[in-house]
Amino acid sequence: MPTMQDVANKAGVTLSTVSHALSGKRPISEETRARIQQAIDELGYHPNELARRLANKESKILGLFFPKYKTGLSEMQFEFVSAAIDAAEKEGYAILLWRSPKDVEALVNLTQQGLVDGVIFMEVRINDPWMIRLRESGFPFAMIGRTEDNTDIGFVDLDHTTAIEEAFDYLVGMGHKKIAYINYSPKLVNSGYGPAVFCSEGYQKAIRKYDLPIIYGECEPTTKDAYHLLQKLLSDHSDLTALVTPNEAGLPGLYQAIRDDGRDIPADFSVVSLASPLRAERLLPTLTTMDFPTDEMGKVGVEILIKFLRQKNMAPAQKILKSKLSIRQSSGPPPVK
Amino acid sequence: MPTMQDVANKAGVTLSTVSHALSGKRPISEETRARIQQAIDELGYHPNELARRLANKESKILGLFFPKYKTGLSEMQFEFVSAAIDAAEKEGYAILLWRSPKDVEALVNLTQQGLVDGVIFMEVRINDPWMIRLRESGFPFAMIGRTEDNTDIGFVDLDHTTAIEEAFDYLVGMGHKKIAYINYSPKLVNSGYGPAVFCSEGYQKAIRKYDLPIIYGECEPTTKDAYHLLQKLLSDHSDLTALVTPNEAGLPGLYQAIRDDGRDIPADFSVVSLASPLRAERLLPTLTTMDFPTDEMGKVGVEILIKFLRQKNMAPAQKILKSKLSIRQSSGPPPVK
DNA sequence: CTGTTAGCGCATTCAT
DNA sequence: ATGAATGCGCTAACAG
Repeated sequence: MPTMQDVANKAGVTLSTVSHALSGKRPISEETRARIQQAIDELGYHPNELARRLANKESKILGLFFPKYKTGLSEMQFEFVSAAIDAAEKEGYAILLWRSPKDVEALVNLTQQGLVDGVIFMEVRINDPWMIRLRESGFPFAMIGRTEDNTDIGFVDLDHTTAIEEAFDYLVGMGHKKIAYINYSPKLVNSGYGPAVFCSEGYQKAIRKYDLPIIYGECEPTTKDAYHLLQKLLSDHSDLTALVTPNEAGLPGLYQAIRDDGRDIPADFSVVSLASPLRAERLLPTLTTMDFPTDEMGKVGVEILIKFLRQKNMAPAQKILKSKLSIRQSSGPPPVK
Repeated sequence: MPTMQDVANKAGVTLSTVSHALSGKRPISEETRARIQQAIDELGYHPNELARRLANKESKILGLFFPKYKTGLSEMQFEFVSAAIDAAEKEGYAILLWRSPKDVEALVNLTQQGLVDGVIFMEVRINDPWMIRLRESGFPFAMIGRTEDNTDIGFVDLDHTTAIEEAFDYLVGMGHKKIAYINYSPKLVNSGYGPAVFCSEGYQKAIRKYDLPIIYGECEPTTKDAYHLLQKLLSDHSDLTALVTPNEAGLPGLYQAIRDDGRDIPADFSVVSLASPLRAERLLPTLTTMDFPTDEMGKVGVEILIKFLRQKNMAPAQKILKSKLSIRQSSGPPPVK
């Protein structure tokens, strides 16, 4: 690998001239610039990024903690990551993948290595001591999601509460009276998983607003669990005509339970889920959703972090995105008896 | 951020002593080692990884080109990535995500930056000029998948041919006579997408071996396309009792077409797909698969690359994994007429 | 067992 | 417009 010094020698100039020619940070005569360029071409020179970043005291790398693959939860995170790469690349950053470390101190150590300029978190819980500790350390980071106290922490999240509420608005508006709500798994609900908490609030609001009967269940992100849960709800409430869920992982099971109960979607039963549009199109009938803007969230999360990196004096941005209703084939008015 | 020099000063020793104490590359007396450790603790010192890697002439980072999210193709790649992270981390490497560059030269440039020690590719085509060019450049890389001429290129791939053949072995063994084969999309087939090519070979072998009628279709990785394709095949061949496909993205559509044709899975119709077990469990009825060992492939791909990095004189390893049959609820004997 | 010194490859502040 | 010199933070060969 040729170095900058090699280029300088070949072009008959000094190291610093080459450096400045490359960065454009000071005027270089056309003639020497040409000689330098020629030397670069002939040698096939490429700046060593490790050295450049060391000298710059900036790695231009963002760390991202990649959750273990667990059925259900992860498809959306895949979309986050995908969008995050694009957004980062646009700003000259790359994304480095890490597994979540064992404990908080290991996390802090990772950040102190100087390998990444900032980190991004997904899957944060409403009460997440890790985030508190990291804020305390002063290391720049941003969350896709949010905690209870987000003081001085940049994040992008979805307004889950309103999303669920609007799903009910829609179904009630269509004339549905008995609507089930299928939440995330007990484990997620109890651990304070943000979306589970906020979605539940939306459900509470809706049942109060419309004085709806509580037809509620929590289910694992598996087809089987979803199937059995809805089967039970359907047998307990034969007048059920619709359901709302943020737990998209169970959807195939929910669909199947409805069919096996002899009902047709959407003629006899309507389904509305909080989900990524990509997922919605892959089901049959296509799923009516409160859109989960995964692309936007991944993108904005990275942008918030990078903006903060550029002007550390400013407080990091915090954005709560709205979900919008996308009507597809899985929903319609309730059946007329 | 305290530096190694700060630690040395505080401990009353030289920089090099601290360095060696940390690396353990030469004996240090217990006493000074203790003083150094104390200084480290008091200062909260962490080695700067950028500097360390520059001096070592090794970034300990692996680049991975992350495909744009396209419905269907990507769920498995998500599992590749997940497994790759674990395997890399175990060997002290991290994974850096990049989008595929515009052209081959941009790719070569990226590798010459010294930011990554090697790169991993997914989604390689059977005839991929990029891989040829990269081999030519001498930069270390490995493929998850393979091309036509893999001389001196490390890779891990699946024996797709045998997988499809064995799917037919299984169904024929159960007594099925009319079996449809649903391939990847025309675009993938025609572009020489490895899995499409090798799976087709398996299909050819099977129809010859068992003298089966050709009931064949190519379909986009979408629910709708799969639905319409199978609907047509079912109306053209009312005696169809089973299907084999490597194109798991269309599965929900295939299931639906079968149901809408008034058939039950597996009583009236059997389905076998080449797919990741994770995906298989999420369908209902659970899917009989020729297992796609995504975890193993992601892991082995990284291991092959790292092993090569360690001993560059050896030729890189090349592994073709076998798929194994996992019988689940979607398949059984053909209906008795 | 410890210290001295010279890199790793590039950025940048002084000079001229 | 160009050059010389110093530093980024760490490793490692050489010396004692």
